[in-house]
Amino acid sequence: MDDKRRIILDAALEAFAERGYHGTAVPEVAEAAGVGTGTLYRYFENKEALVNEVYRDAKQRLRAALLVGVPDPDLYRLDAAEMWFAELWRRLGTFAKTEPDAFRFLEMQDHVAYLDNKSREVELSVLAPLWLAGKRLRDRSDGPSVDVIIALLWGAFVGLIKAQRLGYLRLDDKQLEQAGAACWRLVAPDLPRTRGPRSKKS
Amino acid sequence: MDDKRRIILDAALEAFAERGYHGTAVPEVAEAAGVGTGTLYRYFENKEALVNEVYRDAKQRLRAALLVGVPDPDLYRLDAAEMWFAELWRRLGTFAKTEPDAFRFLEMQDHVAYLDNKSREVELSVLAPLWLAGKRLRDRSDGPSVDVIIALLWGAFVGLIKAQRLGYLRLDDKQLEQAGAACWRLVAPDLPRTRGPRSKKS
DNA sequence: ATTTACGGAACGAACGTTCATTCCGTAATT
DNA sequence: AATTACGGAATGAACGTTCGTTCCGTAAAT
Repeated sequence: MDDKRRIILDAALEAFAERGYHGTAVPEVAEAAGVGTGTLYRYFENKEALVNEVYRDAKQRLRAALLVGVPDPDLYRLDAAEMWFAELWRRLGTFAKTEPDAFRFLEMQDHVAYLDNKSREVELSVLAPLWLAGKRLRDRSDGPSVDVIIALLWGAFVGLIKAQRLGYLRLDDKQLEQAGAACWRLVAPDLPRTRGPRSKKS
Repeated sequence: MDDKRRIILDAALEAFAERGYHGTAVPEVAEAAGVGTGTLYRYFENKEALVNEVYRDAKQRLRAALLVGVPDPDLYRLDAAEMWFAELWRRLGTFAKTEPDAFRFLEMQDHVAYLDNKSREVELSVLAPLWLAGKRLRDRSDGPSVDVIIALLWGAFVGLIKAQRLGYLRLDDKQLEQAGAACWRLVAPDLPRTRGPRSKKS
């Protein structure tokens, strides 16, 4: 049984998402996974290694959910870019809905303190493609830089899901889509409009 | 000396903001405050009471920074509403800059588990005025509901500050203002205009 | 004016508990 | 028969909290 590792990872994700890293006891995780405490330590060197693997596992699933099979947006067509964004937004919504623990864990905690370099690499592997795509879309526009736009959009989505989890609002698919459309306005007005290739940045 | 209470609250805020509730040991807080551990327990019944007071204290400072002296936005003038929003955004920025620990603590943690009812009331006392103002501005518009808009805007700002703290971007005043302007676009297109029916996106 | 008595504020060692981790007897696998 | 996997009691460190004591400003007594 090597899926014991998987079971422990899942149980740990749920516990960490609910109570945070420091708020979760290792024997708790073991019990939730239905294994002995000692067994857990056969699969993970220590608590920190466990949380790092949980983090990478969740982050990689997020990356897959977001990016697998998504083409690069067309640089010169605003409506294509909008559809690209809508697709990402929809995928985010699906991920948050189908893997609420993973989403909550990834976004609600302050991981920096215990993440190792390997985990940070995985973090960047999600961000980099988005950043590049955004760069291609917005590089020559006025207004906030790509970094700022990404931070705003990402934060907006996180805020939306968090508000739902805390009971401040309820979200159906339509409202989620409307929210995405509203967020697109945050990007769009600065984009170079559709009229074919442009000369290079001066 | 009753400012000893104040000193402990400040030290606790810093520690909680940095390492979280469960990641912070009470004697640590006492030492940072320059008092004996036992002394801390003269001012706060236990760790949970301490974190609740820290939370309320920080939240009330946020409320003051945001709302004191801010008039209600003019319901029928789009540019007035925009200036009202810009003012709030600027105040948020000032708060995040001058009280980074308070902002971080309030937004980065998942408090629900240990907050008592009194703290939740304070939480609402910040949200309610914003919600009401937003309601007055947007009630008759299409697009996302007020709750959704507030969640998006709040999340966007939090995301921006978090990205800065994590080193993904650097923010000067100008970029912060641009970000605010971009976020305003998230609200504005749905607002009922000064004259005639609402604008609609097709 | 000096000394003594008092009381609350402050301290930090000590307590019981809980945590992360290890150890070892047993069960499963080869 | 030998090896590997497993569970959960055992261990020591760290935690939240308590408690006996000290400290110190003020008031009473001399």
